[in-house]
Amino acid sequence: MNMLETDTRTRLIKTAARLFREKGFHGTGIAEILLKSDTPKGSLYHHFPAGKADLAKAAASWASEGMLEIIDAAFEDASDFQDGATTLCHKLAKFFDTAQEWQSCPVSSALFDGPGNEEFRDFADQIYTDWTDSMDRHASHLGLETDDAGKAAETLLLAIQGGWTMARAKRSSEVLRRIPSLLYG
Amino acid sequence: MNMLETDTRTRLIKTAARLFREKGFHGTGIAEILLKSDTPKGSLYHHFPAGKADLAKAAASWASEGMLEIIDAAFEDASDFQDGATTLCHKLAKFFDTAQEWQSCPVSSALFDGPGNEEFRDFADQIYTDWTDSMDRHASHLGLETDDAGKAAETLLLAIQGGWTMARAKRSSEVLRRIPSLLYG
Amino acid sequence: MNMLETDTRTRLIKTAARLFREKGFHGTGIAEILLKSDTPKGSLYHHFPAGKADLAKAAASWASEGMLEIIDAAFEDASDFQDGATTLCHKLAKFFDTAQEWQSCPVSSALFDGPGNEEFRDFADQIYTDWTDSMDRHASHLGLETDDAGKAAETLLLAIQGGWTMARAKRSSEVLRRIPSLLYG
Amino acid sequence: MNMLETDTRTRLIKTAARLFREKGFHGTGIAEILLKSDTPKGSLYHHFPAGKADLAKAAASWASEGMLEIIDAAFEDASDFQDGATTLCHKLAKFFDTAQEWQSCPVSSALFDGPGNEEFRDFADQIYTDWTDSMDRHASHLGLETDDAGKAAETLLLAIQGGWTMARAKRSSEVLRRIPSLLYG
DNA sequence: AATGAATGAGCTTTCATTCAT
DNA sequence: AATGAATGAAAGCTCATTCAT
Repeated sequence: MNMLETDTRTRLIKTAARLFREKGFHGTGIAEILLKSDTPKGSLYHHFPAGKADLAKAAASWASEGMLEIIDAAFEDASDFQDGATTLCHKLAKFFDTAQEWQSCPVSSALFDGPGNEEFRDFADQIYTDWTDSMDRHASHLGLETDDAGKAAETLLLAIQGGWTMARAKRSSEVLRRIPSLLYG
Repeated sequence: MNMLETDTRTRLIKTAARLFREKGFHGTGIAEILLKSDTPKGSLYHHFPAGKADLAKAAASWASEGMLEIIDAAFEDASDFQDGATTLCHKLAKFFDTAQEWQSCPVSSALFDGPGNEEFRDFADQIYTDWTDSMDRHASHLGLETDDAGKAAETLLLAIQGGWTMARAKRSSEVLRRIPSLLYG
Repeated sequence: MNMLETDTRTRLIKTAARLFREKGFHGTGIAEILLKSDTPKGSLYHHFPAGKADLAKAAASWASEGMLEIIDAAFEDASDFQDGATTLCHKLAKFFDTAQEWQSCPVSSALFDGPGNEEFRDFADQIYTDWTDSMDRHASHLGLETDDAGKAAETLLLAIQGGWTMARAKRSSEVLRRIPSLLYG
Repeated sequence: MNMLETDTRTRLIKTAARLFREKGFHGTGIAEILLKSDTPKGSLYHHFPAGKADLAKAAASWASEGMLEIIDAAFEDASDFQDGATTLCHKLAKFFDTAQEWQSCPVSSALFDGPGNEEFRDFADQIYTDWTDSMDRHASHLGLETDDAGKAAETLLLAIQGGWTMARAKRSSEVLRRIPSLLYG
């Protein structure tokens, strides 16, 4: 894999991830992805032979890696789970405030396309499980019992997902920042 | 307003609401709405001059009225807020299990269109505020202090929204049923 | 024919004539004519059973009567044909400068629809003949010989038609005002 | 630029120019242009990204080049301006008599769209200026003084434009043939 | 006479993808 | 590996007209 290919591929993924977050899978056209990533029309199918579906999964995977890094960074120096969760929510809020970034869940926006697409749902499910597992591990490391750790992780992800939805409607990251006080206050 | 008009209009709204919930605003084509509601092509623009956007708002409004009724029904005979919230989550889970019904938030699926559509966001925001206000009122009636009532309502809605997203990925209503134990357990 | 009917009919004709002048027969939709004349949707076919085609012919006829009056007024007090022609061109230029009025030939804009519509062409031809005949009569009254009168009338109409086309492109009535100096200077 | 591209593009332009001349911009549907040029539906927007408007401008430009050639051919061997003008009018009349060719001004029929489209008007204005300049140059070469040359060119174009309009109504090229005798007789 | 709901053919344009080079 | 031309199905919407009241 040479450097140029990597660049093109990465540019496509990042651009697609951003646009899916903004307008969803069906709301984003391939033409716009190509335009905004400055990629020639015929190149996409070299890197993603199955086309838009492949690209959506790659974009969700790439975004998921970023999310896992953010989770790790948030909990790394945390004194306890609630402290780490608070940091995480504020980090996500900050991303939300950055223009056109993280304004909705990068996974569901790329993968929730039709009711019948089981492959997409499974892919998203696996990613959400990865996120929950990561937060679960951090919870354990920070001293929670196994059962409590699982519950804490699931509750936090639930709130973050709800927060993305509500923040989108209000066009404000406030609700994301309020999550810790709602859950732990 | 004669009976026929109501029928056509209502048929369009209900069909659109269902399809938007299943596949989102952009994932749902007008042709499919017309086909599944057995409405001729030209009729839509008589009842909804601004087309798909008008229809989406009407669908979200109609769904919102249904949600408000479900909320009222859940809290009506509740002994306390947590009891009502538990009933509400189970009702929503049951709707989820019903084929093709309530498989995602009927408001966000219809109204989260593109990033620039402020009108849609405001419309959704107002509906979410109505839901929160309703749950807030029930919380107050059931004995919570003003501040606690507001927080309880906001937390519940956040979890429900997150629950819809997660349930969609897992194609299972389990997460909705688990909300009470996560929040109050 | 009661007063209301006359009003509706006249309103439709005047509005249609204006819109056809601006955007042509095919460029003007019935919906817009009804909207801008504040006429209910179902009324048009009472007054013009054959619909848009009937309305276009009525609009052209009505405009033609106006044109014949303008021609008469221009030549009434003229000292000779060139004097009358000069007045006519300036009158038409003034109409052009009036917002949204006479910015193209009201006959051709309403009646030149497709290549196959012989009825429209004949109708327009008759109107143009009426205009030429009128100018021909004025030329004779003002002292021109029969042959010269006919030529003068035809030349003037040719220049006015060309002037409407050129004035439209330039969005300026200047070319209409320049006709007398071009033809007689 | 390969041969096929040129062919498709050129075929579209020529077909569009012909149809616009016959039925105007709004009277001509894209479907008909594609059908009569034997072009698949999706190809048009590859060559003309802005669609019908782009195609109309290309058609007007192409027709203008043809008109400039006709003008040059008419004046090339002319003994004086009136001689060249006479040849030109007869050439245009002959085109008119050819089935479905030059039956109206190819520029105004393609570009006189709606009242608000300033871009189209400017485009047409520029083309008409090119024509006038060309005839002006020929007039100068054939011995007319600067002022007279400009007037002669403008008058001739005015008459030709009027002639196209009148010939269309009468479905006869006679009026075009009569222009020289009207202007110079 | 007057109304507005109903109608489906038609409009221009965008879609994701394939293919020849 | 990379390109952009080609493709036709489908998109959302407007059209002129008819009809029942």
